Amino acid sequence: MGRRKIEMKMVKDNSSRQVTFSKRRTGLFKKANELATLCGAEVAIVVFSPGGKPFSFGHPTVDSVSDRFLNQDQEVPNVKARAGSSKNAKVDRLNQQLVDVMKQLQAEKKKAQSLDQKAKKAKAPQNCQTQIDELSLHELEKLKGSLEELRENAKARVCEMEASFSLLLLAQKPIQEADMSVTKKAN
Amino acid sequence: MGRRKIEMKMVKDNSSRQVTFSKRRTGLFKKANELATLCGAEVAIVVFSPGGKPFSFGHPTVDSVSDRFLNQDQEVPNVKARAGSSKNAKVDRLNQQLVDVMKQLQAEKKKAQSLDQKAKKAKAPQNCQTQIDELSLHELEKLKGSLEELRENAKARVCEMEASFSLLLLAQKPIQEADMSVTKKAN
DNA sequence: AACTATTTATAAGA
DNA sequence: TTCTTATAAATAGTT
Repeated sequence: MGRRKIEMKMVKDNSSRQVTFSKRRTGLFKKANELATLCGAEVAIVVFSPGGKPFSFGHPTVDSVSDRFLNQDQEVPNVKARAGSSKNAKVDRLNQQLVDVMKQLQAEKKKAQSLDQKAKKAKAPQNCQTQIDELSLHELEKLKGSLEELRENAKARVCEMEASFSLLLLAQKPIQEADMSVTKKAN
Repeated sequence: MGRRKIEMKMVKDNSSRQVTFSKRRTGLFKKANELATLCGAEVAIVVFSPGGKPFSFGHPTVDSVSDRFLNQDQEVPNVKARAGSSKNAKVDRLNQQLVDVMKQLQAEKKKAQSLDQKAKKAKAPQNCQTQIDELSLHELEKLKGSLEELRENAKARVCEMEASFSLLLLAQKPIQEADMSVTKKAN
């Protein structure tokens, strides 16, 4: 899809391969997001770049999807296996928190986009000088409003995220303990 | 991408949604395969259709990729010890990531504030109509630039956070994963 | 990081 | 479901 059709073989040039990876990974994640959005499907993707760097996409999260996948039709075979699934209510809580925060981020994303659109509209009235007075002022006002709104949002979000992170960090230590206990149970 | 452009919202009609899912899942897997082939990347995808049916794609294999993802820097002394230590390394990395992200959020905070100040300044030159042309336009340009920059930042941040979250979740998950693998290997 | 010429993906329709 | 076709999107090569 581009200036030329390419062979479906490993790109030799190291630099080009990295560029191709970068572009296509973005495209893949976008497609995945569209699939999830349009169809209400759950999607999880994990990718390792040629350099070995990990990337992931998940809707609602990589975790929830892989969890569902792994536990698909696996109903309490025995106590040990159960130790894993019944495990921590902590993880469940955290998952819920994460999903919530991600929703907020999505909302923020949309707002950022609409702000950008406003900015683009605002740039338009450059041509007709006679209208500049009113138009630019008008746009200026709108922009100011948007910015103030954004500022408020950002503040609120930062606070929420800080809270979430604190909880997460706190929750992580207990998890290690939980892991130990699970290991023990697995014995 | 077809006869008409469609809104990025859940397809209402059940039948259409199923068709869309089918087509797009195929497309997504094809893209994933191309990414793996062209770049030598490892890719794993898990998808649940709106009807709850699971589909997966993996190169070389879903298992191998998710394994690598879950045990990112693991050596394999013995399976049980592995679960705990891999987690420690991950938690450290994740904590670092979280700190980084929080720094970004702080930076964002400052930017939002400065943007707000700019907006206020931009509002000032309402009095002198002769200067409005240039001033307002000038401010408009600056604002637009700021907004675009902000938008990019927001995007990037969202991506990073999503990645962090995914990793975080995975770091928690190995509890289960490791447990599973132990069970399997033990058999 | 942006920009186009092209190739692909795909929404509708059959 | 599978095929066709008009269009929207993705992206290879380039700057």
